[in-house]
Amino acid sequence: MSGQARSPRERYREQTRAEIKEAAVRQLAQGGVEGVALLRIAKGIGMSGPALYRYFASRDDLLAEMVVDAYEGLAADIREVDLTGGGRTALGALAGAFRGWAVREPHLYLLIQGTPVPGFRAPAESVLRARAVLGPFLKVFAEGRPLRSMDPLVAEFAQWLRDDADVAAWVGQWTGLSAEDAAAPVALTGAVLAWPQMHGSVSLEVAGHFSGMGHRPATLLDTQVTLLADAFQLA
Amino acid sequence: MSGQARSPRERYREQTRAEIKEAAVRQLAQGGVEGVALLRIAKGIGMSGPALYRYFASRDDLLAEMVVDAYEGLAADIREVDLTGGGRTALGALAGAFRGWAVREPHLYLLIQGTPVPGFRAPAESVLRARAVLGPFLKVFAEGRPLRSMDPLVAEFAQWLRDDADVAAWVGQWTGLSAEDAAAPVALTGAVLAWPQMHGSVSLEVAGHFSGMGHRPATLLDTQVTLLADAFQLA
DNA sequence: CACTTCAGTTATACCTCGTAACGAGTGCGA
DNA sequence: TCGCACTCGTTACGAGGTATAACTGAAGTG
Repeated sequence: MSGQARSPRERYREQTRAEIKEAAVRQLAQGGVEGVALLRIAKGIGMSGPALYRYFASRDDLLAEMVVDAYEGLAADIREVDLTGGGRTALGALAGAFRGWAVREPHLYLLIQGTPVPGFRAPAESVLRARAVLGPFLKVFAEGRPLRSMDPLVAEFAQWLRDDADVAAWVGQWTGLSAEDAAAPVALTGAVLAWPQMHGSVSLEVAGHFSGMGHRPATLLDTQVTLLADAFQLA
Repeated sequence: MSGQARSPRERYREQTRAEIKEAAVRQLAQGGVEGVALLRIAKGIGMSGPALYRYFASRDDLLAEMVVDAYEGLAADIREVDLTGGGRTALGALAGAFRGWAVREPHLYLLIQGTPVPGFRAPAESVLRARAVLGPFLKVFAEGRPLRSMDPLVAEFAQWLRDDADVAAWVGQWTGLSAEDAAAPVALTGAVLAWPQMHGSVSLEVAGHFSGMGHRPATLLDTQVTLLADAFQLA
């Protein structure tokens, strides 16, 4: 995926960077974002503090890369879902993969979808990765026939599709639809709506807000997804 | 609201505590949770560092109290919503109040619903406050007649209602229903389902994940609420 | 009026990020 | 093959954070 190592130095550098990120993820898992400390990481690897600054400009830099990696991991899981058959079955499978990844890597999910760091930054790369996650949803919702109550939202997204060529290209890439196609805004609406729908229950579950409540989080997510499928009359 | 100040010392103490929390909220607003530093707060008030430890056992302690206060503020806004008429109108008003508070105090919303701090704690008091927020939703959904697709979730909440007397009491307090009443689990399901439904779009909006997207967050929330109202066939 | 209690101070220990200045090894071109 | 440059990693340091300890002064209490 990344460019092949040109020099042995490059190779070593890349390997060390990976090792650092690995240790950072491990620390993230126990201690949250606040627990990710360069000094601790260095000690774990066997290096002394400031050495890490040869590999990452700052702690925020490291975290930013971890965000991108996490998005990539989630997108990879989503990408592997089998969409043949389409309809609500495919949607359920996508949502299940989404939640599955989040439950398996709760700290990573909180890192990318949780509270933004202090002076929150929106690295363009993250937006691209987020779109990679939602892409497969576009495919599913392209076949949707939304209820009347969806009209206002569909209208807004149709407008966006007209104004933003990047988004139009993104939708086209996953559905083959052009921006003028009537199904394009429908696909976009469905995919974007699926996001808060899933995030709602998954983030509360992962953050532990459901602890002590007498329901299975998976049932809750399934129910939310069903609402969505109904609204788009998916097969 | 709090007990009357017995001695002038008590009065002064209470006042100082409030002043500290005020400054903390101000710092939270600009700089996020990480920006809340006792030293900075002390400097702002005109005290010197360790003095604050007379009023709060630790930084986490201060944050915990801020969480409780924030829940109380949100609950107060929700409590003021006019529910006469009921049905989807009332539900929409509740959701609007929920989002209104979050948008007005984004840092506070992220504080209470965002990523839990390092070794996340679940103070019992927070649970009570969260229930105060969802209480009015119970009232609205008590009139609901859920679609068949809601059955699995309703069944799980019915079980919870049977197992947990506290929850049964909470539902009873807001609806007048007993745990055996068929409408009780329905009300509970609706209210609890409304939570992730609203949290999904509101948290993404507040965290800035919708920036650059061509839709009005309010429309998105309205759409999600409509899905929910449909599922419970609210009037 | 003496005595206790509490607010607030400075000093200190420890941890974090991040920079600076310095040594040591590697790899590359002449 | 030799030497230079580049990069890696080290220690030293400063700023800023949490939290404790020990001390001072002033308020409230009998």
